[in-house]
Amino acid sequence: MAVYGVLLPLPFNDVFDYTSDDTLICGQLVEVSFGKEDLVGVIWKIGKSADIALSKIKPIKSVINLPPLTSALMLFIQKTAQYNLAPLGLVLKMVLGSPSNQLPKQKITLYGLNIQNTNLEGIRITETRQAVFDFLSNGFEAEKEQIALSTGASDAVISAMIKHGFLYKKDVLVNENAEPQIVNLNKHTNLTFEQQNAADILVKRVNNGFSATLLDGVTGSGKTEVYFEAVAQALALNKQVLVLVPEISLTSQWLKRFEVRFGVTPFIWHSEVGVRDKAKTWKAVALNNAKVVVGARSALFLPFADLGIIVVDESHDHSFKQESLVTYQGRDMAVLRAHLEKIPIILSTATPDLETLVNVEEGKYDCVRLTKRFAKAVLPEIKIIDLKKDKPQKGPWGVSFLSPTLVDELNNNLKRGEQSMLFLNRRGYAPLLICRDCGHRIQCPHCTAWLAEHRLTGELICHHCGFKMFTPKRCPECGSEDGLTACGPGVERIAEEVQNRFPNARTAILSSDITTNYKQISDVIHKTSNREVDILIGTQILAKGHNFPDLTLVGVVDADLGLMGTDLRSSEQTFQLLEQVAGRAGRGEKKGVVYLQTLYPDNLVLQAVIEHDRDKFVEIEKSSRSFLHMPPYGKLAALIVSSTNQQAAEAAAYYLGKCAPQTSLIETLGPAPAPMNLLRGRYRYRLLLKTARNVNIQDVLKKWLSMVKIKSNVRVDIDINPYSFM
DNA sequence: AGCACGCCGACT
DNA sequence: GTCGGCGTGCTC
Repeated sequence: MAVYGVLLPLPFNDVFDYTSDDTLICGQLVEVSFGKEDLVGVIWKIGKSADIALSKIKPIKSVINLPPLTSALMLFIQKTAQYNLAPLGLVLKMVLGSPSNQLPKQKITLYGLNIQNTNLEGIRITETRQAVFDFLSNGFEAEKEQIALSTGASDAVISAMIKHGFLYKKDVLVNENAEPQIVNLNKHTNLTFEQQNAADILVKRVNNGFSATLLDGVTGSGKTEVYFEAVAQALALNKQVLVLVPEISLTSQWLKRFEVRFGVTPFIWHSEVGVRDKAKTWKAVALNNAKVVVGARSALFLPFADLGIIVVDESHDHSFKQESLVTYQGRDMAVLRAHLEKIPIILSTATPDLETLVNVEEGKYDCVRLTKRFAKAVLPEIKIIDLKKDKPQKGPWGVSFLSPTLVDELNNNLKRGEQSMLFLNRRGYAPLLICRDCGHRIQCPHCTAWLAEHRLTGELICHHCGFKMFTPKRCPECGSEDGLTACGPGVERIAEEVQNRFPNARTAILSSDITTNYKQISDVIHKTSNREVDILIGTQILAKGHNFPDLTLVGVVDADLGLMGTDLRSSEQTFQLLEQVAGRAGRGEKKGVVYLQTLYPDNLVLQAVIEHDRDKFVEIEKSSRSFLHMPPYGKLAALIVSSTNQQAAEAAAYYLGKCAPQTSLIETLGPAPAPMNLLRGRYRYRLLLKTARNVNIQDVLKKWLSMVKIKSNVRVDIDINPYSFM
C-alpha cells in the first residue's frame, strides 16, 4: 500500500494524501472522496506529503480509465498557477472542468421549472427567485452551478425552491464517446501570391519545435485561409490542432469556412456548450479522437494527447483576458503552452497589441505580413463627422444621434440597394435614466454604476452585476410621474431612430442582450450575408471578423467612446475597435466608406484611424507607455482588496499599502477606492504594483502578501498585467 | 470552493 | 419558540 499526493480541483496549493494498493504514476486521474463529496483529482506526488496520521488518510476510490495528464500539461498547470499567482488546484479545475468529463457514467442533476405549480400564496418571490424563474422559463433545464452563475442564486435558494415545488430535479446519465475525427485534406484553396508565401512560411514551422509567429494582415486579407494551411500540415502529420477564437466570433460563418476546407466539423468548446457535449469532447481530446478543437480561451486547458499547433485568431481581442477566478491572459498562456508542448503558435490579427509588436521587434516572435485585401477589395475610405458642426437634428420621435451627413449617406446607400452598418458599443436603450424634476439618477444597489434602460424588455439592468428591475413609472426619489428621461444612446435607441427615419428599411440588431446565444447571433449574421438586412445596428460583436461582401457603409455613432477612458489600454482598444469595425466595409467588389462621428476631430487616435496609419498610432502609444514605464516597458500587477464589509476592506487595503515594497525598481500606487467601489455587493479598493521589466513581479507579490495577515472576510485578488482598472 | 457548526435577529 | 442570515473552520 502506497501513499500518493492527489491534487484536487479546489482552491488549494497543496496536495491531499490518499492511499492505493495499485502502483500509480504522476498525472493519472483518480476518483477520491473529499469531505462529503466525491471528486476527480490527479496524482501529483508519489509518497506522503502531509504531517497527519496514516489512519486519517482515505483510500483512492478508483483509477480512471483515461490517459494520464501529459507532463507538458502538468508543467503548464504549474506555470500558469505560478505566473498568475493562482492556487494550483484552481488551475487544475480549469483543466478538469466538471467530473462528468472524466467519469465513465456520470449522473448529472438538471433543474427545471414546474409550470403546474401556480400556488404562490404566502411565498415571497424574491429578486433571486424571480431571476431563477426567468432563467428557466421556456422549459430550459440547467445544472445548479449554471443557474448560480447566471442568476446569483445560492444553493439555499435553489433548495428552497425545490421544497416549495417550484423546481423539479432530474438526473441524467452522461456517457457518450465520440467517433475519431476523420479529416479530408484533399481540398485545395486558391491563394494569392502573397498568401501562398505566408502560408509556406507557416507550414514550415509545423513539427519543428516551438515558435511563435504573428500573422499580421489587414482586415479582409484572408488570414484564415493562410493559417488553415498550417493547420492542414499539422493534421497531415496526424497531430491535434487547437484554434482559439474570441468569445463571440465563433459563428456558423467561421465553421462553414472550416468545413469547406477540411470536410469535418471541429469539436467546439465554449461556455455555452452543454455538459454532455463537453464530456464527449474532453474525452475525445484526451484519447486523441478529436483532431481539431475550436474554442474560446478555456479550450486552452483541454488535455490534448498530441497537440501539433495552436492558432489564436483575432489575437488582439480583449476577451482572451480572463478577469474572474483565475485571471490570466489567454493569448500569453497559449504561447506558454506552445512552448511547453514544443509546437508552433500563430497569432492572427489585423491590429496587433503593443505587447505582441514589441515581442516581434525583439525577435521573440516571428512575423508574417499580409498587406493586400483579397481579390478586388480595397481598404475603405474613412471620413470624420464633426458633431459640433454637423449636429444631429431632432425628429418627431425625439432626440437624434445621427448627424445629417450620416443620415443622407444611409439614405443614398439604401437607394443604391447596398447594405449599411451602424456601430455603437453600448447595449440597451440608454445608459442611464435621470429624473428631470429632481435630478435623481437610478443607480445599481450592488455596484457603483448607473442602471441602463432596456426598453425591449422594459427593464433597468446593471451591466456589471446583472441586477434587473422593471423600469419604474415614477421617479423612485420624488415620485414624479413623467420626470424619468432616457439619457444618451444605446443600440436599441439607435435602432428606434433608424426605424423612424427609414420605415421601409429592413433592420436588425446585433447585441449580446438581444441576440443572447450563438444561434441567434448566427441567424442575424446569416440574414445579413443573404442580403435580407439593409441596416445592421450593433455593439462590438459587429467588429469581429464577419464577412459581409455587400456592406459598403459603416457609421460609428460615437467614436469618442473609449477615447476618454482612463486606463492604459483604452486608446489602443479604441484604435483596434475602430480599425476592425472599419474593416467590415467594402470587403466585396464595391468600395466601402466609413463615417466616424466625433466631438474631437483632431484626436490623434482618430487621425491614425482615418489615415490607415497603424505605425503612426503605434509610435504614439509606444512613446507614452515607455515614458510611464507601463507594459510592455514595465510590469504591472493590480491588487483588488474586497469585502462585503466596507471598513474591513478599507483597513486591509491601507495595511497592505503600509507594508508595500518600495525600491528604485519597484513602485506601488494606492490604495484607492476602486472606480467601481461597490461591485456585486462587495466594497473594493485597489493597489497597483509597478516594477521594472527585469524584476520577477510574482516573487515581489508573494513576499509582500506573506508579510500581511488578511482577515478571512477580506479577499485579495491579484491581476497580473491588468486590462481593466475598474 | 463546499459544507457544517454556531451564534444572533425577526417572524408564527 | 424556530427559521434563516452569515462568520469561522475544516477537508487527506
